[in-house]
Amino acid sequence: MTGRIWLIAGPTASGKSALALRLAQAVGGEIVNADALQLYADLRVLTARPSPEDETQAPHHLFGTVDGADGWSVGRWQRAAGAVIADIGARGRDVIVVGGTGLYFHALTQGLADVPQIPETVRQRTAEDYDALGEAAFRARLAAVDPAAVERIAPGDRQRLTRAWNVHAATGRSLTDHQLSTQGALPAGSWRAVALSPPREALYARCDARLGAMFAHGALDEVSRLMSRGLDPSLPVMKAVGVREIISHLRGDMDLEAALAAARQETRRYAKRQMTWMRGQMTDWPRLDDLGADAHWRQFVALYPALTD
RNA sequence: GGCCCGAUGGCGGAGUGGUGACGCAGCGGACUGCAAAUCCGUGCACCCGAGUUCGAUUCUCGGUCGGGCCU
Repeated sequence: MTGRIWLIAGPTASGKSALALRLAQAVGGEIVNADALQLYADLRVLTARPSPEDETQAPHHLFGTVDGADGWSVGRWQRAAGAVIADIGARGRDVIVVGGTGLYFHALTQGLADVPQIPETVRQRTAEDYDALGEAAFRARLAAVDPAAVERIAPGDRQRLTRAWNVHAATGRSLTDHQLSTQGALPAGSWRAVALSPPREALYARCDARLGAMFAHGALDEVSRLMSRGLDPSLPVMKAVGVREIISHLRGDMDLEAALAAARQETRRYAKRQMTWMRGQMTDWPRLDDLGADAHWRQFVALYPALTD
C-alpha cells in the first residue's frame, strides 16, 4: 500500500513542527522538511529546527542535512524531497511535508520548469554584465530573447532579471519558454494540505518571545561558529534571519538589545511575507486559524476525521 | 519673574503664502531554481485661538507645552 501525503504550511513560530510531529505519531508517518533554511546543518537554534528529542519521536528528513557551504535551490530541494517522498510512500507510510517556504510547496504541487543547473561561470558573467550595463540596458538586451520576462519582472528586480538571462545564456532557450511546462509535481489529488494562519498579533508575540529564547540559548554561539567559517555572505545560510544582526553584534557594531530588536523586526516581516504568500498562492488550502498545539490538533482532526483509517 | 529657541504623520527630519520632500516603521501586493531571497505599491501630519490675506502649515498677536539662559 501507499501512504498518504500531508502538507503543512505556515509562517514562522506558528506551530507547524509541533503539529507535524503530532500527526506523524498519530498516523505513524515520517516528516519531510520544506523550509529553505532548516535544510542547513549550521543553524539549528536560529532556524528553529526540531530538537534532537523531537527527531527521536518520528523519522525526520532533510533537516540539517546540507552543509552551509553548499547553496541549495528550490530545484535541488524538489529533487531530494521527491526522492524521499517516493521512498517513504514505497514503504507504505504517510508523508508529512512541513515548512514555511511557499516556493517549495509551489514546486511540490505545481512542479518546476525543467531547467538545468546554470554553470557558475555563466552566473558570474551575467552579474558582471548587469553591473556594467545597468538595469535599463540589461533589460533591453534581455528583451531581445525573452520579451515576456522583461514585461513581467518588476523594476529593480535584479535577481529575476539575471536569472532570466542566465537561463537563455546557458540553454539557448528563454526562461519563459522553459516555464511553459513544469515537472516534478505531485499528482493532483494525491495530497491533503493545511495552512496555519494564526491571528497576527498573537503570532508576532510568539515570534518575539521565541527570538528572545534563541538569543538566550545558543544562537550567539551558533552564529559565532558560522562566522568563523568565513563563508561567502551570499550563501543562503548567511541570509537566515538573525545572522546579520548577531554578526554585527559580535563584531561590536551593535549592542545585544539592538540586535535582538532588529532580528525580531526582521522575523515579523518575514512572517508577514509568508502570510502574503499563503493568501495569494495557497488559496484553496484549508486554514487553521487558531494558535496552540491542542487547538491545532482539534482543528486538524475536525478537518480530516478519517485520520487513522 | 525676565530673555531666547522650538513646536510638522507612529518615529526621525526638510520645506513652502496657494501640487504638505525624504528616510524608517507599519500596511497591502508580487512570487517557477539565492525564496528567512528579490522586488513593487501605500501616508485624510504642520500645538490651540484670533488676526492679516482671495488663500495660511508658512506672516502677526495671544495662549499652551518643551528646551536653554539670566535674576
